[in-house]
Amino acid sequence: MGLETRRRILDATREALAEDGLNDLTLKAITERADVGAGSFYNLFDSKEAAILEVVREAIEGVDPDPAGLGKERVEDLTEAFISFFVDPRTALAARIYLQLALAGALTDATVAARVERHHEARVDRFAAAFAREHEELDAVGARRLAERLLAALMGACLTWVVDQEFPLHDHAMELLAAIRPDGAA
Amino acid sequence: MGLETRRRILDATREALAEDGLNDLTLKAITERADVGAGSFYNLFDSKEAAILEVVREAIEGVDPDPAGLGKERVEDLTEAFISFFVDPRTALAARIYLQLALAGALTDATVAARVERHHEARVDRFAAAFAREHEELDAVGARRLAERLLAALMGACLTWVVDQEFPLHDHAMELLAAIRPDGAA
DNA sequence: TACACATTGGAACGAACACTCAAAGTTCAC
DNA sequence: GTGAACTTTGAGTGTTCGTTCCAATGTGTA
Repeated sequence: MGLETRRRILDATREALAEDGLNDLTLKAITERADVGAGSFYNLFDSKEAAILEVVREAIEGVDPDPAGLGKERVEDLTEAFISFFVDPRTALAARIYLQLALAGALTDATVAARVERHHEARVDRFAAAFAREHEELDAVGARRLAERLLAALMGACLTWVVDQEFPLHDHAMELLAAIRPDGAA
Repeated sequence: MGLETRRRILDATREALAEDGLNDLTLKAITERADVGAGSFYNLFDSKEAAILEVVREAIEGVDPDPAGLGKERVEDLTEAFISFFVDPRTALAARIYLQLALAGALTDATVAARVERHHEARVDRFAAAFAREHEELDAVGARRLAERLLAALMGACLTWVVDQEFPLHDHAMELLAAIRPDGAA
């Protein structure tokens, strides 16, 4: 039952991560929660870190607001989706872990770093395409610049919210979007 | 010579922190660099963590772009100063460590958390005052909202830059500022 | 010089923890 | 039913590292 065990371990890792945080997470906490021995763990994962990265990977993977509806999404929808990656309990953890890893410079794992990079690029593309659709006067370069700027700013708003949950994230995000749009202040 | 030793240890901690990062920092790295024994270290500090927090405290303390010129600074100057907190080699480390601690939820140390909070509040006040000065139509509440929005967005831009140093931080920051100003898109 | 006291270095300690391995259990094709 | 392949177990291993202890050394005082 390798697959089921693997699933149990990943779920346990996610839960233990939420409970203990990245730094205090022990293998024991994972294996006890998953009800497996350490050996089983190492039969399925190369290391503790590998399991953590897999959890983050799954969470990032799972964030795709509308995989089928490409080409019809609005910037506003994408903005909502980005915010919810931080706010939604199902992914909030991964968002935080991802930020921690990135800040610690721990994204030395080439495959994960590449995946994160790829995701980020895809996100910028998607925002840029939506901007271009909504503002005919924008050329491709201009739309990309706007997308990058908005994403960076959104990231900051989310980070601010992570640290201080009284920060009115949604309002600020929407007004940020309004300010950054070419037609600017309404 | 407790004072001098203390100074050497704090400097060593800062340097070792820059070299090894928060997670891989060992006491050995600190004491060897400071050229003291472990006993001396524990004679002056309660724990490794205490020394780290003291380093962060000092760095945050040292960031005050223009303490004397209150009331004359422009939003643009403040924006530059904020960016340089992340970019300037003397403070970049503390910026990163602070973010890591905040994300890890490790700001449980009440005095450091309070200090960080206080600094943040002061920063918002200062940005808000500058906004109010430059835009007469803004009331106090509106100026504060703008200040909060700009700071959160700047934080994100800086974070993006920390992770990917090819990000044109300065340009984006300035255009963010332009976009967020009440008179909006020029 | 003599005595009290503070500071120092670094060996030793002990706890934490990721990871290994040999043996026991399980599955399943034939 | 048999055996080969796979899975699981958990005590054991080796290492790392923060912290403590204390003998030796330095400093101030009378």
